[in-house]
Amino acid sequence: MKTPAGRKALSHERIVQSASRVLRRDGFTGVGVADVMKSAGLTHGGFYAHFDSRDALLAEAIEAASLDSIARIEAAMPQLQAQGMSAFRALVEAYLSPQHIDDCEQGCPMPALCAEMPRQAPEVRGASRHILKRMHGLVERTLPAHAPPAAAWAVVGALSGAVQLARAFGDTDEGRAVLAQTKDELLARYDT
Amino acid sequence: MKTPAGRKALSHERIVQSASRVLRRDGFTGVGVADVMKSAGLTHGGFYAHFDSRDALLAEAIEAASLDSIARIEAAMPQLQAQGMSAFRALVEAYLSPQHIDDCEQGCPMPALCAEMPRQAPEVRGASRHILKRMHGLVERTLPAHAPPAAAWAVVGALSGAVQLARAFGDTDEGRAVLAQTKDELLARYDT
DNA sequence: TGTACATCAGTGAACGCGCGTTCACTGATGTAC
DNA sequence: TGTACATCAGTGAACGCGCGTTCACTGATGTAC
Repeated sequence: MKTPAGRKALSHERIVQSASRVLRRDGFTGVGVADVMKSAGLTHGGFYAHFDSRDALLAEAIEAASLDSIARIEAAMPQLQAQGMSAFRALVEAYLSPQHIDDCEQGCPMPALCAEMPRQAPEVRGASRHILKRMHGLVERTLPAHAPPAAAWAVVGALSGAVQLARAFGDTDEGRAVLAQTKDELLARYDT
Repeated sequence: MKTPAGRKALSHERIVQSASRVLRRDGFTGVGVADVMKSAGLTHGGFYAHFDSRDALLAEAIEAASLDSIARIEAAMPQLQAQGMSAFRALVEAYLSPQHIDDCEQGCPMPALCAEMPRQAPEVRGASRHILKRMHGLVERTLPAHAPPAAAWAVVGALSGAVQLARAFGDTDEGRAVLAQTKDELLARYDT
């Protein structure tokens, strides 16, 4: 053994991180074993020393993407709150920001993946549901106290749907309208 | 020529209808030339007498799916309105109904496809945007007069996102919660 | 300390398979005279 | 009306390609004595 976090563990981590980026940009279908290995600086032959199957990689990768994304959002919120926003407004502004629309590789895997989830292997589908539940938890913790406690899933769906629509329209009037209108409506209903 | 709507035109129509069902169930990636031809009762070799490319089929198929879906929703609404619902409530109930979650082959292509749209060829992406605009128009026409006129995109995103989440969770507590909470919140805000 | 051996991570060629696409051909239908 | 020909829709074999997966091998690192 080289180090406690040995050479193999470091490679493994690079593969998973690389896959978690491709996953968020191109969906489950877009993740190819050879491409991911190449962008981790390895050749495809070594893949099965790290994972039982492509699905096993997908399961690890979405878990990594999920943790990464939640951490990024929670890291962005305090800055916005320091400008006087409520926690809920900070969440909405962060999630529906132009950066989050453009930089899907580092964004939330939910809008990128949820349409494909029903078609995935049980292993992958199970891991995928974690991001949905984590986003639900985040919204639930962030919703103002006076908001209906059972509104969290509606907000999660609205956020995910709006990000997808904005990405589908790209940099157009419709794309901007989707973001602006969704922000306005969510804040009008829940942010006092 | 056999008839005005000749044999070839009938085959073409069968191919497009078959593709429009697969498209809504399995996404753009799930549409295979050979499979679609087979389920239209033909062999794959004849495909390119009907379409220039697979993308040309996708463009026609999503247009067909879009028209079919809007027509189905508009056909379902009067029955619900006859039970005393407002037009808006009828739309929400139809879109978030268990049938629409389960029967995705005949459902709205928006939740099935919008995450994949940014990765499609321009031809396909252009045709795909039609369903988004048609849904926006339907919501706009249906929103109560007192609702904010610029709320339609927020509603479209919420509907699409909720359908995806419900399908991702399947027949579970979370799946049911997504539908119930989204209905409740949309109606609470816009249906008086 | 040095040498021999074992282990380990990664390489690169090869596999079977399914895909989108092409093409020479067939058989049925319609047209010309 | 009948025969010969042209057109048309569809067939099925074949193509190149990229995919997930396997495997014999290499070269470096760590261990035993």
